[in-house]
Amino acid sequence: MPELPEVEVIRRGLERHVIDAEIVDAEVFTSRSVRRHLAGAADFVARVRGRTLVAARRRGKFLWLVLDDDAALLTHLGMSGQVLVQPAGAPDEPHLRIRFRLADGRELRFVDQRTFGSMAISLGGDVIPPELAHIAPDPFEAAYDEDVVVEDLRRRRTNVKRALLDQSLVSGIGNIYADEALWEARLHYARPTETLRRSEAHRVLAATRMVMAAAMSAGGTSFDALYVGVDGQSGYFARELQAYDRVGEPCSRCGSPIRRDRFMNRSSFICPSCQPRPRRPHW
DNA sequence: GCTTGCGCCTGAATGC
DNA sequence: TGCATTCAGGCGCAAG
Repeated sequence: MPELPEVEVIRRGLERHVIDAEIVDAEVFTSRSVRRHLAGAADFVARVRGRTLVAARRRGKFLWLVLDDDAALLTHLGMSGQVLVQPAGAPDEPHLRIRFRLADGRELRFVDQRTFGSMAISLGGDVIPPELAHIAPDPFEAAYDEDVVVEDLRRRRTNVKRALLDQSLVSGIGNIYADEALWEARLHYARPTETLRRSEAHRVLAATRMVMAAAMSAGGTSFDALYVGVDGQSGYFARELQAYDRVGEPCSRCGSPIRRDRFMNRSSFICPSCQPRPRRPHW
């Protein structure tokens, strides 16, 4: 599942492989994959044809390739999106949604099994695209100010995991790294945000940075073929996960078996000893 | 204005 | 065996 570290690995791959490449043509096979491009698939193709890719940028889980006319190819991978750079003649993937033919014969491909991802042309240029105005800076941006996020977090009337997943508070965190950061910070997912001490809020935010930085250097987290880099290689951070997808395995801090709870209609993996459920009204 | 819940989607895994 | 159901979860939007 692509979260910030996986998207960053892909961004770096694109920076290495397709910057300065020219798009000579494109084909959209699934119109849903360009649903965020309101002018439609034909307009999408017309706007990339003949353009050269000049930069690869990212905020949170959003990725964009800046074009030489100052528009940008804005991409979100959703649950299963992949951006691949393939040599000429490589067979089409089963879920190939968009193909970009590059001048040197290679192809940039958007492959997406579940079609939660999408591409669009943003006219925003080489800054933050206007479509991303509601997305907060991620923990690796210069614009990120942890003190501001801590205060915002403590003003919320919700629980800490929902807040971490809210891209308008801090971006880039999905279910996997939320669980990992909460495990690291020894906080229960249902902890009310208004009861967080400043030190606890800083602790969990620092943990998101630490965990995602480690995941980036491992090439991201791959559970299956649904997440790969631009060259099709899997990341190997899954073996370093402490809580996520480790039901029944001993917590590396205390030995208690990791448990899986249903929370917010999704899985939450916790150590029941290190991350005890908060008791109301005080703890 | 802020918080919460649902629908979108496909394929693997599970249930009967 | 085969068909039906459940599950995975990021995002945008509607409802509360």
